[in-house]
Amino acid sequence: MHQPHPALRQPVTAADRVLLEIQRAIVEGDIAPGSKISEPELARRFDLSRAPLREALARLERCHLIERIPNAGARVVRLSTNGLLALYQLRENLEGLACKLAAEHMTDAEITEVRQLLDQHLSSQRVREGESYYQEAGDLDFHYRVILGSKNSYLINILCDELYYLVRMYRVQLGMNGPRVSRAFDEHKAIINAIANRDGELADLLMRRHIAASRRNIEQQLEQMGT
Amino acid sequence: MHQPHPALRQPVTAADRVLLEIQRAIVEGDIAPGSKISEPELARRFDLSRAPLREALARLERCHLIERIPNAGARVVRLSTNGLLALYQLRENLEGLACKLAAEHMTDAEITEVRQLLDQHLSSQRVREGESYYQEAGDLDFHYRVILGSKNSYLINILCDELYYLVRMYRVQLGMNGPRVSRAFDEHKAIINAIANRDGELADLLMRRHIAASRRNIEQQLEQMGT
DNA sequence: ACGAGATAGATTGTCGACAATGTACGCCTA
DNA sequence: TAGGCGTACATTGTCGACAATCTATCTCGT
Repeated sequence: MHQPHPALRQPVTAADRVLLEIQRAIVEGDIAPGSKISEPELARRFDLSRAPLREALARLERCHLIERIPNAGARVVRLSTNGLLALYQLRENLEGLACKLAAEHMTDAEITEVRQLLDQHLSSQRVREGESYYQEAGDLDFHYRVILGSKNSYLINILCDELYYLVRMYRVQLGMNGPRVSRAFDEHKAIINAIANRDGELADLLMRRHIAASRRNIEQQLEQMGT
Repeated sequence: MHQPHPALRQPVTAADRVLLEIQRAIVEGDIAPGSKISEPELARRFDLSRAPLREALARLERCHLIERIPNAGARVVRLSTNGLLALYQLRENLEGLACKLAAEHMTDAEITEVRQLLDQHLSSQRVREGESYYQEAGDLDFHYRVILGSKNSYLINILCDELYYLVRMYRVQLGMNGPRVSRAFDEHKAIINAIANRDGELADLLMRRHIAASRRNIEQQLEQMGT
């Protein structure tokens, strides 16, 4: 098997473990958006001291899941249309670049692996129609692979470590719905084809459109929720 | 006056202060690239406990100035041709995007301010020809303004807080040299003109070329040093 | 009654010491 | 002599307590 991405090595320290737990809790909405983070409370809840907890909070700030103000504490980030727009503007650009670089740097073996992954997703999708959670994970896996294929460590770090938890947060909390799911597969297929053909320009374009479509999808959900 | 950028608020905490000192020391090469970071030693040197120091180290890792391995310590990043290439690939793209967004979002007042800044740079450049340090600062100031003009907080954060210390490190340690300096002014002028005309596409293109030229310049220096 | 200032409580920032882990040296064996 | 093993040392991770700062409430004056 492969590891989702380099930074997600298995947690060796207490700070690592609590980070993963809080990340999950925020992304899935267990800790409400906008709510205040209390260090003493969390320390009790996870049964550790404030030192590793603060380490975890520093990393949570790094991936934009919380916002800290010196001497005043931290709050869980709040989802907003503007935030979504800013995030996806960046994502379109960065993942477009990742595609372009992947077309240059991915090995044939890596491309084959991604294709097998897509086939696997397709079959599992047919089995459980509509179960969007697995689709969610599968989609992210595809994007991860392409990003890693860029072989640009800074780009990988920004997308996988700093931006993707937020992306997941929007997707999980607003709920990805059905009709878009089947299209996504075709779009993934087209992207990996372009990469396989070493057509970076096309791969870039297709990825931008793919993400733009995803953004419109989430935007709708957000508006629907607002009304 | 204005503040260089939002994240560079005045340091309120001990961790903030020591962060700035170590950042400067690494960027300017006072702490040698590749050297090991010893927490106890730095704690003594800056006369504080390890708690705020570790906070600072976490932020240094965030801006890629050091690399940490759990239970094994941190090392100062090493400059390399590959690293430079990866960094500037990203920078071209991101600052290009920043220009495009700045063309949409900058107010006329902000554009006027940047133009005044450029005139100021031009006159001060004529006075002290060849003093690359001030040019260095001036160039960064121009880029900061444009990046802030994008009004995209994620983009601003990535460029100003996470990537620019590394950019400065390459520029300072490899030394920006003369002939390029005068051209940079013209290129800056062209970029702000495109932004003023609300021509995002052109501004994007010009910025990419501007940064590509800067990259080639530094690349030369690196090769020259390697031989 | 309303706003400014003071005070009490809680929270964050910092400290020094201990525990867990990694590193390096010397020793023993083949 | 070369290589693996074990021990001693140094470094990092974690803990509980103290100091500095902020927030909310209460009081007082106009």
